[in-house]
Amino acid sequence: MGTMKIGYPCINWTIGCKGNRTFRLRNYSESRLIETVQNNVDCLLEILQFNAKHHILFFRITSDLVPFASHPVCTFDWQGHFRAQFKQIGDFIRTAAIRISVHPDQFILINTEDEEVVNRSIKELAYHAQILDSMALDETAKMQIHVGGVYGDKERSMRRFIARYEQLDQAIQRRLVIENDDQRYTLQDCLRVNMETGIPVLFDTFHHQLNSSGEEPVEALTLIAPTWRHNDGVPMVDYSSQNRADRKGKHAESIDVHHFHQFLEATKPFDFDIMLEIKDKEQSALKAVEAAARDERFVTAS
DNA sequence: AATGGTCAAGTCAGC
DNA sequence: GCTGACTTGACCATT
Repeated sequence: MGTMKIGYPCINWTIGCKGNRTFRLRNYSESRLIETVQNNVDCLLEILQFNAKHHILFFRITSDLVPFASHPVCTFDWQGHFRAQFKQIGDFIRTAAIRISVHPDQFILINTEDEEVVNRSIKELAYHAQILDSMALDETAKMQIHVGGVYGDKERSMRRFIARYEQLDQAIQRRLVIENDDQRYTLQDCLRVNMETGIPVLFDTFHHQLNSSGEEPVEALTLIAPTWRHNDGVPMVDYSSQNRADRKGKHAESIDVHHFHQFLEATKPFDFDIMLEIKDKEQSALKAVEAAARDERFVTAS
């Protein structure tokens, strides 16, 4: 049996509940927050139980789990209040051997020249780390971000990323990984940041097609695999394909099983965990798990 | 009950 | 300088 796992991000359409409920800032109240977070953690556990049952062992937890957690309006001790619930979810994750990631939003930029944006971004990263810490997850649970903006000078902007990364709190640093994006920072750019910082590089196959430094998937895996140290776990890969009916860059509605098979064949012999960034979420994950059943690299291989 | 404008946060291209 | 795309659903005020 192998170690590879398949997953999907944040939302499950099959089961009834939604674990990413939020509300408007102007409606903020402590009771509203408690009510929403309670719903979200309850539902998160339900989703994880569904996933484990169906051998979907990789999952991205929504950034909306605790709405406004990093905003000044929120002074509530949500970590203390929900300690037992977070621990329970963490126990389940470990028992079921599920891999977890989070993906803070596009607003999270540590390489911007605006110090206020940097400060807000660091608070948001700290919040994501607190979620994973509250679940007592090990260092294989990662927070993925992009390198950030270019600001008219990519070289200087990369240097700014590196300098700011070095100063981050250890609680953030140990979980942070960078992902090639579809417009600005390519795989090679990310690898250069890795050389200077040691930060692992998460490979996004679809972004790589749109904003490429030219490598075939297996070459890309060859390059990123060593950036993941033993404690980081196997590399994470974001997988998607183009939505045929829609504009360039739009994620597919549903997995193209044939394309997925080819991808699996083309990436041997590397081990990594695959996040399916596909609109129909768990439906595609179920198909992918089935498609991987004959690949000995997977946990679920028969 | 149905509808549709709007939502914490940033960047960048195109006017 | 300003607007809209990015990407997306769902919140919630209004009807």
